[in-house]
Parts: sequence; C-alpha cells; structure tokens
Amino acid sequence: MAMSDTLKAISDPVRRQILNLLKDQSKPAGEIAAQFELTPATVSYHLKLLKQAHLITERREKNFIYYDLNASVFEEVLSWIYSLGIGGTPHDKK
Amino acid sequence: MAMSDTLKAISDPVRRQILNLLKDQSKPAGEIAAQFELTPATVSYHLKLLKQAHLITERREKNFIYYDLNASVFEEVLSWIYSLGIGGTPHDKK
DNA sequence: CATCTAATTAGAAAATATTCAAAATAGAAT
DNA sequence: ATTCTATTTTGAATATTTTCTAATTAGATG
Repeated sequence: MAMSDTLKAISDPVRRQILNLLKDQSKPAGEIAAQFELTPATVSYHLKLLKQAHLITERREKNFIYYDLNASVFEEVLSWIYSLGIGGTPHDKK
Repeated sequence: MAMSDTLKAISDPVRRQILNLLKDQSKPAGEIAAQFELTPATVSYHLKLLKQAHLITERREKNFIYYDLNASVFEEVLSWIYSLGIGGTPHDKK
C-alpha cells in the first residue's frame, strides 16, 4: 500500500509543487497556500494527502504548523522503476 | 506535460501491473487482459493511457496487437525525485 | 466476399478526487 | 477569559477517472 500511496500523492501537480517548495526548507501551511490560487482549505487537503503518504511531516511552532519534506519514501518507488529495467546508469547525468 | 502524464499513468495499480507484465517480454492485449478481472474494453482503456504516456508502444502482428514496455520515459521522473534530495547513493542496493 | 478473431471506440453509469464556503479547533496574545 | 491568528475539518458541488455493455474496426481465414 505504501508505494501506491506515494504514487497517488505525486500524481497531482499541486502536491508535486508543494514538495518542490519544501525541498530547501520547511514552511508553514500559510506560506505554502500563498503560492497557489487555491483556498487554504484546499491546500490543507493536499497537505493531508501528502502527510498520509508520509511524504511530509508536520511540526508545530508558535501557532504555525511547519511542514517538512520526507523524500526517503521514494526509495520504494525508485526500486520499482529500476526493476522495470530502465536503461543507462541510474541518475546518469546527460 | 511529459512527467505529469507519466506520473498519472503509474498512479493506477492496474497500469503498474501491466508494466510489470511487460517487463520481460511484450504481450498481446488479450493476454494482458486475461490477467485481470476486468473486461477487455477496460484493459484497452488502460493501455491507451499508457500509450499516451509513451510508457508502452504497440506493434501489430497477425491479428494481435503486441505491447512493449518503454521504461526510458522514467528518466525525467527519476531526475525530479533526485532533485528533491533523496538520501543515499541512487539505486543503492541495501 | 463472408465470417471469424482480436481488440478498440462510444456512450453511459458508478466511483473517486478536487474544490470551496462555512464552521470548528488549537494555541498565542492581550 | 476573551480575542486573534493559523490552520483544519465538514459538507456539498463539480470535475475527473474508471468501468461496463454494445457497437465498431481491422485484419486474417475459409
């Protein structure tokens, strides 16, 4: 179920963009929501799905909720992709 | 749009299983359909989506349509995942 | 060319996913 | 304790996806 959750989570462009935003540093929900033309409620829904897929973790600080990226769950996805026999050296540059 | 199509395609378990079936050798649509408790029409719909994502190619032979895996489109997905800074050496075994 | 086989396309129904407005929660600040 | 701020949850509307049955296509075979 784990990989299925991961892939479902990243199948949505909004959720991928959220992961991109958290790449360098964690951010509070409001700051994340501000990047989209969506209501905070909608972004909160996407955060919930990412959280359920363990792609992000949350951390309270003051009255903000900070979200952190957890890219380690991609391991399983990478293994599956490589099992399909993708050509070339993994992560080969150019 | 390419990566979006790829990720959408592999977000469905039926379509992932189809890719798994094609891992070692190409197979005709009927043989693929037989692996699922779905009608041939439904499996054909999934094949269409995989084709649109360029994850498979089709090839006519007699009156069968053989499908082949094309895992090369995963390159872009892999790049994105690595850009998120996944820990460890790419494709590190254990 | 009539027919059979393999598979797809069309159209509609059912199931899921996404979105928003309004209400609720949780903690901080006054 | 009341209020303010950040965020989530709820419930309903809309959009998208998946599935099926029935009809169609494309090529092979008699």
